[in-house]
Amino acid sequence: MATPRSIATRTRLLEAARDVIRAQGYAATTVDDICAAAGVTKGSFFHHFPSKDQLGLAAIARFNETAAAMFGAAPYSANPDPRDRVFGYLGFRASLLTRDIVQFTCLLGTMVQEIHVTHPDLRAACEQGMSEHVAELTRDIEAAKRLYAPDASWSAESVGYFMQSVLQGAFIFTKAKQDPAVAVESLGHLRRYLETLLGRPDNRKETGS
Amino acid sequence: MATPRSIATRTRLLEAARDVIRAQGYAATTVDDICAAAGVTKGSFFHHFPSKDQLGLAAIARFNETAAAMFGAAPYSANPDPRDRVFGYLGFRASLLTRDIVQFTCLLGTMVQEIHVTHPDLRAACEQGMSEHVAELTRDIEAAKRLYAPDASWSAESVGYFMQSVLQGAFIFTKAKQDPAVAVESLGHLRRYLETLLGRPDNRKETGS
DNA sequence: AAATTCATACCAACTGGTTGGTATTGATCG
DNA sequence: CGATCAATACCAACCAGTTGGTATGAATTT
Repeated sequence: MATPRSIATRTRLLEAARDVIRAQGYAATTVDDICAAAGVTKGSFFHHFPSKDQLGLAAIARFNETAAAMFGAAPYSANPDPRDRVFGYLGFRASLLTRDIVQFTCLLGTMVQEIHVTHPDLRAACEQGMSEHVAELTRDIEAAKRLYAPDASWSAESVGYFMQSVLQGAFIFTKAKQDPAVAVESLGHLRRYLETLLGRPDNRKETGS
Repeated sequence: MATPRSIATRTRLLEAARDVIRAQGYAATTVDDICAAAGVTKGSFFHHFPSKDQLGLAAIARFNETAAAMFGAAPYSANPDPRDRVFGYLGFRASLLTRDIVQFTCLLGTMVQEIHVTHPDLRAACEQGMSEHVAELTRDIEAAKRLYAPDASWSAESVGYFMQSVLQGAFIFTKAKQDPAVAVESLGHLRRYLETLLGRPDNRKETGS
């Protein structure tokens, strides 16, 4: 079941799915598209996955894993101060924006818009993946809050979702304008807001504006 | 060419397109789907629109018009103070979140994700519509800035895009979680950030947190 | 170690059903 | 009547998924 060639083919299919779906969306992506991008025949596709939807599910799972590994391995996440990690996360995401548009975009955010009504299982997988990423982020926000804004009324989790909303919205505008400039500025505003919540990491405090 | 019945059919097709596409996405929506939702036959469809893409274009245009009319008619926009209009806009958008999910969602934001690579003309229409809405908003932000934060370094336009990014991202999470709760909280954070930029409308100033 | 077995991995061709779009005929209205 | 509008029937292209069969390679037997 697990020859090296076999898992390589499977991986190629999952990566092709990730890229093609991020560019075209889920419904517009045909199985043949994915096969062509992966350099694999259709028969082979259905040997590895029982259906297009099951491949979608697997692609979501894989995307979550590689994303988690990527953020976990990023230099910022080794920072001892949780607030530094939160702002480091922002900086890291900003640095990704220099890549090709399709490369830094979120597969789950792209998919969930078109499948949330029609594909309940895919929707649930997207929700779970996104919420898990927010939860990861929330841990740092919570720790930073305890240190730098223990009495604030906002919840760490709502801030985590707010950060992700800004990012997802920024992706939409990047696609619409074919230019990440707006996303960069939005991340700047987000950083400024987080500074009003947690204070500035570089030991100087300022008022909001 | 413009009998009352004819324009009624056309309108029904455009509204059906708006609703079905917001629920299923553009690619997954078939011409038959739209015809069924509009209670119109396929022959009639292609009498009114030469192609599915042309209908998409017309649906985008109509969505922009009705949205502009809706916001223009909302009570907040009659407010004399531009800052009140900005916060009034936020309140109005928050009030919309009590509707059915598909009803308050943005057609352009939904479409642009899946068509930005494959349909340049639709993408351009989405970009133009979204940017026009931001421009409308930016006028109020700019006026408010001149009154309440004349020396601030941020640009009104970047704040306008930031606000829309938060909204678009909030829509994504609402669809993923099938619950607007996260969107409501994100609008709360957005309001708090705008208060740090423009000051509070209700004549009391506070620091950020 | 050669031959046989067997399960996995892969492939090209095909199928039933769907899709965007068309051609033609019938209804409606000024 | 003449022109616009709508309905039915239809088509070629395309889609997800199937079929029947071929490599491959590792174990098992002889």
